[in-house]
Amino acid sequence: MSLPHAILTALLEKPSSGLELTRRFDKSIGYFWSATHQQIYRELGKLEQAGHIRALPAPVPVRGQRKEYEVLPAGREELGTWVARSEDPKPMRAALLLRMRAAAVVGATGLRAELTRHLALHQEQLDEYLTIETRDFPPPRRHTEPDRLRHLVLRGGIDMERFWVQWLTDALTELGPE
Amino acid sequence: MSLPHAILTALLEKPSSGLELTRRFDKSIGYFWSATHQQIYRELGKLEQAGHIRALPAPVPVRGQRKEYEVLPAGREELGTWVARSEDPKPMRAALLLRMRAAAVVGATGLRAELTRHLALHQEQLDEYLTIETRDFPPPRRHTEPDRLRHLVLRGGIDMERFWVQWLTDALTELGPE
DNA sequence: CTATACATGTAAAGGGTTACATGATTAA
DNA sequence: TTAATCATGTAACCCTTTACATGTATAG
Repeated sequence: MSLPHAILTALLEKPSSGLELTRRFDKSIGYFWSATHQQIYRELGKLEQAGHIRALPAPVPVRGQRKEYEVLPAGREELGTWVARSEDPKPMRAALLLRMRAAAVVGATGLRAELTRHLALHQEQLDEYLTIETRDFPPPRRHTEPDRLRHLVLRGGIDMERFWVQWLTDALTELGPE
Repeated sequence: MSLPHAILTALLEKPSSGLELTRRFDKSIGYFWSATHQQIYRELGKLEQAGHIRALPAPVPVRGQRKEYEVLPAGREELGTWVARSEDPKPMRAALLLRMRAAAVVGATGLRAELTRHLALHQEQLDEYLTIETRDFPPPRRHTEPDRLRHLVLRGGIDMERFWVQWLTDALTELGPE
């Protein structure tokens, strides 16, 4: 039940339309939660029905017309409750590790190529996050708590990508050139 | 579509019943793919129908009676094909990071406690993996490829937990004592 | 004989993914 | 005026999660 709260957070940061939200999920929110536009539209509908958000008044609501949402007090309260909630970490799901374990049983055909490909993808993602860090959190750090929290979240994404880059590099070294 | 292949791998390592598989998923397979017994029974049914596995002949098949499965040649072939397949890494889903980002907006009530709790859980998991490593991959390493692959998979789990322990420790330091 | 653990399963609800449908706006 | 792009939405399918149902074997 995290998607609605991801949306509430995003809307509190800045009122947006469904498509704008989708784009922000592809970018900044994407490094810890992803969603497609279909999910987002469905969830926006539910949140509106629940009275947690509302569409900004439009002259005539028409399909295909941009619709901007903002969070209502009830929505902010709901988010506050959710933040204080306790939830166990879910085990990770890494198909690549599964493939590697299967490869130990049926043979590692093509595995090195796949590892190399993933290494490049994670390196690329890491570089992107580092660019964001340089841009949004330059050295003379502000010390407000919200800023520190946002920076910590980004560092989570960064360190996660570093983990993959490191592990994939080690794996390729250990497995050697075919 | 990874669960059936996780099951095929597990069954190739050792023919098992549904409940045994569930236990193995809770343990060794769990550090990169998890599944409940309901999922596993359903998937065993599908795999049997597809002709990828078969139940070992039982005198009289009765509900509540243990049923052991083994992989058929078609199943092994399917797994081989899947291993060679290419698949992009999925973005991570970490509700805790989402909570932290929400906390930057609505306030970090109770966040430190939750971080501390997660730190303990991840530290525990890390210790467990390290115990497994000591037991299953002792220093004089064998050099067969399957062994190296299995060890790499375990190290993936280990390094992932190390990432969390490190990040949570940093976060708690940075946020300070309330 | 009763409680407990073992073992297999069914049902329903929710979330995520993919494919498709449709209208509005803008640039060539 | 046509094509591309922006924008919102529906539908179907699959996977995961949670709750429940049922039967077998065993220990006290």
